[in-house]
Amino acid sequence: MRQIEEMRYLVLAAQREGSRMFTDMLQPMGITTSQSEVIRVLFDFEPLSLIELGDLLICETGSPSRLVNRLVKDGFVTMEKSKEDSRKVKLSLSYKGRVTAKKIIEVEEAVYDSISAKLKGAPVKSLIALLWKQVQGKPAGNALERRISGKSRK
Amino acid sequence: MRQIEEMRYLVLAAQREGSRMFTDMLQPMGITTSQSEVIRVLFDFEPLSLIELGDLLICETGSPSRLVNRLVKDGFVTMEKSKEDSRKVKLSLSYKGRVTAKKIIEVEEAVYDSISAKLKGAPVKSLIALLWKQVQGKPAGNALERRISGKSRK
DNA sequence: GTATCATTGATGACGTGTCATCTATTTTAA
DNA sequence: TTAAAATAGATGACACGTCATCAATGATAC
Repeated sequence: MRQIEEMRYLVLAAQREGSRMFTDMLQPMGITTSQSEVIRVLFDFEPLSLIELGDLLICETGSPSRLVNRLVKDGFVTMEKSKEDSRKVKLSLSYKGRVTAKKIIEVEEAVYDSISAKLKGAPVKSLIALLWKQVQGKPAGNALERRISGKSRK
Repeated sequence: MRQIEEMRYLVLAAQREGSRMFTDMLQPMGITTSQSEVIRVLFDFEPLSLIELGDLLICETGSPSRLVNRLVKDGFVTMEKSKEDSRKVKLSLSYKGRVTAKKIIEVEEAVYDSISAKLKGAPVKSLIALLWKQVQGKPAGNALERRISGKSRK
C-alpha cells in the first residue's frame, strides 16, 4: 500500500475513532459531537446567524439549520429573528446551553490531555502543517481559520 | 486554541475535504466513497462474508449489510449463500464491479500522485507513525492493519 | 438427541452530511 | 418605484454511520 494511501485511511480512521471517543463522553449530556461543536462555537462567538455559524463549523458545510433546530427544540439554543434583517436569525445559547458548554470544555480538555500525553515528543507541529496543506482554501479549512483567528469570548 | 485541538479539527477537515474530492471524482461512475471502498476491498480480497468484509473496512464498523445490498442491487457485487455455513454469505465482484474497481484504482492513483506532489519533502513517515498511535488497537486501526498485511490479489 | 449458547446477517431507529429546490426578504438597478 | 437579482433559511431527498434488536443457523454441552 502506498504511503499516501496509508495516510488517507489513517486520517479517516483517526477521525472515526476520535468521533467515537467524543460520542461516548458526550452521551451523558444528551448531545452528539456535531451538536457539541455548535454549542462550543456559539459559546465563543454568539450571537450568530445560521450562515455565520455554518462558516465556523468544520463538521458541516452550508447552513446547519436542522442541526440547530434540534438544539433549539432541546433547549440548548435560542433562536430569534434579526431586527435589522428579518431573513436572518439570531442564535444564542440558553442558560442550559452555557452550562453544557462548560461541561463540553471539561470533556475536551480531558481528551486533549490524554492525547497530548500519548503524543509526547511526536512531531505534532509538522503534522499540523501537513494537514493545513490539504485543507487550505477549502470550506473546512476556511472554517477552521475563522475559528482560530476569530475573537473568543474568554 | 490548543495544538491538539487544532490537530483534531484538521483531521476532521482533511477527512471531509478528501471525501468531497473523491465524491466528485467517483460521481461519474455512479458510486459513493464508501461504496468504492467496498469494491476496492473485494477486488483485493474476494470472496468475503459480510463480517470479513466489515473487518477490512475503515469507513464503517460492524457488518455493512445495507452498503453491500445497494451494490448488489446496482450490479457491482454478487451475493450467494455459503455452502459450508448457510448463515454466511459469499460476496464477490461482478464483471461490472471488476471494471469499476480498475477505474477506481486509476482515480485513486491520480489523487495520490497529486497529494504526493503537494507533500514533497514533508516527513510523511513520522506523521503516519503519529496517526497510528491514535488508532492502534481500535476497530478502524485493526481494519487498516488487516488491509495492509492481508494478501492482495495482485 | 435436545437444550443452550454463539454467530451471521437483516432490519428499525436516529442523527448526520450533502445537494437541490423552494419561499421570504432585501438589495440593486433600470 | 418597481422589476430583477441576490441572500437567508427551510425542506425534501438520499446515503451514510451507529446502535439495538431479531430471526435463522450452527456449535457446544449435557
